[in-house]
Amino acid sequence: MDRARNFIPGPNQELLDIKPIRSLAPMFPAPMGVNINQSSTPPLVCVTPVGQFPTGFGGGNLPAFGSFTTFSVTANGFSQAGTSANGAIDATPISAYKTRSSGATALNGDDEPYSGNQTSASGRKAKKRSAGLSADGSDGVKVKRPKPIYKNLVAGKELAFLPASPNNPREIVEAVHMTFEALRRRHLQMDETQDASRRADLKAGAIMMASNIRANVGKRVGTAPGVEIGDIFYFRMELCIIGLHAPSMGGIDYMSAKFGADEDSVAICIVAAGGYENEDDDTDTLVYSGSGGNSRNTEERHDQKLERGNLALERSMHRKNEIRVVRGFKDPAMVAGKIYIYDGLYKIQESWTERTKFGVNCFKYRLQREPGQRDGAAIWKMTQRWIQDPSTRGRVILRDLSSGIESIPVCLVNEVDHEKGPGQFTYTNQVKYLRPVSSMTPMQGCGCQSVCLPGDANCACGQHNGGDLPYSSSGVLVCRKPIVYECGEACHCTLNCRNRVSQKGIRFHFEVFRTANRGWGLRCWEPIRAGAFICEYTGEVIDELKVNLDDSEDDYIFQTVCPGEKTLKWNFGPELIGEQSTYVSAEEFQPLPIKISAKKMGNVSRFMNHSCSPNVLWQPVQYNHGDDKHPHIMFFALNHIAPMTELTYDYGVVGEETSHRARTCLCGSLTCRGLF
DNA sequence: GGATGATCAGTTAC
DNA sequence: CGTAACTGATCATC
Repeated sequence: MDRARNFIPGPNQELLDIKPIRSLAPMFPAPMGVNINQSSTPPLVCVTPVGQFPTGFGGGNLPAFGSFTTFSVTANGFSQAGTSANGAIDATPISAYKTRSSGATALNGDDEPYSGNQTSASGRKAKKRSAGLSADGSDGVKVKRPKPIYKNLVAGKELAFLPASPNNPREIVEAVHMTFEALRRRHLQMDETQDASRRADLKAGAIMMASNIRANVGKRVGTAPGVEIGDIFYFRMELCIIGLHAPSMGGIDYMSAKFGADEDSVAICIVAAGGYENEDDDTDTLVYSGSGGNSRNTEERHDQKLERGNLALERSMHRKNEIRVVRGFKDPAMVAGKIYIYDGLYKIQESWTERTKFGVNCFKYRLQREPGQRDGAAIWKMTQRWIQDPSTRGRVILRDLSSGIESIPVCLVNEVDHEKGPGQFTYTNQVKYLRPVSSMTPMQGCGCQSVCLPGDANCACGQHNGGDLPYSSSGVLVCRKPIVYECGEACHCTLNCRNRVSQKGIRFHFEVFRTANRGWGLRCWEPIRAGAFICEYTGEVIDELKVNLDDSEDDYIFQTVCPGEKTLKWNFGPELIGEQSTYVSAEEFQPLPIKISAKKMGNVSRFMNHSCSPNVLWQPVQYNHGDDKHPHIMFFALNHIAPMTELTYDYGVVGEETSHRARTCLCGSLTCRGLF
């Protein structure tokens, strides 16, 4: 029920009484920040406007979204134990509050059960940070390209991508995460164009840090609000900016905490990614190796010492505090890639030392997963088994709903009731146009040999897409745009060209499953990266000619109705690095005439339900004809999607015209519009 | 030719 | 301020 319970230690343990650091006047002009309160109380979320802006930002002319009012929200509806409701707090980044005297952390009279007690003297650092955004324009942070990013921050646009009223931690974490990804994809695109160093993760991370666009700033024991078990990540920097695990490389995150009069160093989060010799056979226990012993720069190995993270783990074993665990696995989808899964809270049961094969001593800690938590890494293990051998998937009604039409079988399962399957329809992986494709305007192609390369000024397809190829080398959509032009038959490049993504069809193990209250739904065994292609909306193009009463009976029509903000704001990376906005507001949004019905025929996408907080977006794509009014409708992942998470997209905002067809929304999201 | 290892540049927070 | 650290991309090697 309450978060505070997470902090209640074992029977022998004193109550923790560290005071939160807040209600202090900011020492420095703080950069804009989103800050989930670091204490254990219900998350108080504030967005603080920047004290100073770079020159040139007049008061007028700000975009309509993202006004610069200070607001702070006291979260309602969150249960709270043992603490009185808090007033609004100032959301100046925690780093700005750090003081040299540890006593300063106890200034507050509240009875917070637990919070950070960072006594290290790093006010200096905070100052430096702020300088990055200050009016003098001196960039205190080194991010190489594009050069003066922070000068170009546009006031309104900084806030623009954030939720309109960020009063729930999940929304903030998602927004921060999404922004990081948008930045990372864009930086990767630029890096690939210039054949530069490919650490887009670090570049995106540095910008997020410098602009203080992050969640859960300030360390805390227990859950990180807004981060849910099963959430997946592809880079350590992601864990960093959402406040799940602060060290960018280190495996052990720890902090100093007060226990009555004592002060102790305790571990708060570990990343178990197989860096040391761990055997993780089952998903409820974990043997974690202590840190150190193998220097990165020298060959020499030495015994591990009981200091830093190791000491914190040792103390945590005695304090019996909960420790967040992130498990890292090799991502089969990438050559050299990892996937990180947040697996919830664990406690250390025992520790010992072991002699490694190099003959040095190493600490070992056995952690036990706290009972009663939903599955995290266990789902990953399960679905990986299914992918290797689909016959191990139980509760199957039909092995392949596509009858072999898709290269990967589409499973039909029901674990809820006794429905035997969806109504009759014909499975097709193609769109049936009113006119045959051959009679449509042909698309012009490029003359690239072999494959199209980013940055090639001679590539007609690159030009067609506005200069950059729309996908990164790993096949991920970088940015949402009116139309994406893939290479097609008219092009000289081969099928290996990176600009052929959605035309190659699905690449995931889909599962059509029975939902609790929304009929059939769609989900997937694989984890899906933000920007990855998911599927096309196939069916019959019915167009405006057939707008009639008969439509209201058709639940399977796709139209390019304006989606909600989450979808519209997917692109907001560019703004942060001073590039031109690609944002299209709901007012500016122009629907396309195309209308596809999947009632009689369709593919997996006809089972995708609506959500006001979707994880999938649609994107028009062209490749086999030149009729831009009737493009293919392709779906891409809006954020990283954990295995077995239902795939949903935003069916669009109800307009007057379509209101007679509006339905009550059951998406259950906190930002639900109620109808769709 | 796909897995594996060595190398290197790079970040955060202590 | 130097430095440790369960990174991540690339290139050589088997």
